[in-house]
Amino acid sequence: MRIGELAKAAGVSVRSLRYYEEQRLLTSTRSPSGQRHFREADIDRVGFVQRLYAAGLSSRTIKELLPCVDAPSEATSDAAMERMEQERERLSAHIEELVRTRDALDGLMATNRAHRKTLRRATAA
Amino acid sequence: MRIGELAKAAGVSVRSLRYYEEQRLLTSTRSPSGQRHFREADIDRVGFVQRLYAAGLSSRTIKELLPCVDAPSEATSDAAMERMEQERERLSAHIEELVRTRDALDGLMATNRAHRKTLRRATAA
DNA sequence: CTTGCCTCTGACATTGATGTCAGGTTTTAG
DNA sequence: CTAAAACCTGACATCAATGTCAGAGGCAAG
Repeated sequence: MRIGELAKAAGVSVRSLRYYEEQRLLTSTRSPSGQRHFREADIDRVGFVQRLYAAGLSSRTIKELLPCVDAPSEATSDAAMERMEQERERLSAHIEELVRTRDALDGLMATNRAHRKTLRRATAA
Repeated sequence: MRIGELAKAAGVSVRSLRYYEEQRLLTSTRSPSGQRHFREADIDRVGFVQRLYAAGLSSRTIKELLPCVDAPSEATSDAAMERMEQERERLSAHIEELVRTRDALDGLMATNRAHRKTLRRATAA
């Protein structure tokens, strides 16, 4: 499949795909004229990459983890395993913080709702 | 308290504090010579701002919400309330996505661990 | 062949929070 | 009084993923 097709299938811009390739997060074969060709499996790969991006991982980190996705049949280096554990930790911490922030927001909303109710009552009176 | 003191207390750079003020997320009184003076309460405020930043809110959005923090006693505009609900939704969606990503990472780690075990057994044999 | 769409490379722009540097004033400590 | 440390403004730099534009070539259909 050509780049435009992959872009549409994965819901990503063509520009981003070229960038991913540049960052070695994605590979393609080239037609004689130089056009990129991708495999079906690349749709999922792009999705995974996007997800990791959304989780705040950098290209550099993602690149370190991708070998584990591509070749889980080979021995995964200790370094990569450690990296994954580490990112998992980071992720958990981040999630926890977001939850706390959401709670804070909830508290804020409750307070404001209460005040609004008070005001309404005062106005009605 | 002066800016350096607040920076240390809140665990933020002096540069950031000046930026927050510029973005109107923080206010200060000025000494005759022009130095900023902050209140104790600003430590918490900076913490809150930082938390919202970490949650992916922009300065612009944070600015919209801060009035609700400062003056919960006044009527909070419908717009601000809606804004909060909206950000809460965004936050929840983000959290969910992160959890799914973490699950994916867990799956990846399990797969790789399994393969490593297999390899170890093969090596031992 | 031509028209239109897709692709190529390469380069520059953007965004947002923050770092950093320069040159100058204020405050504090000795 | 003096030196060090903290502060001021203003400006430019940075990072990372993406957008965007320009100029050129590729490919399918009429």
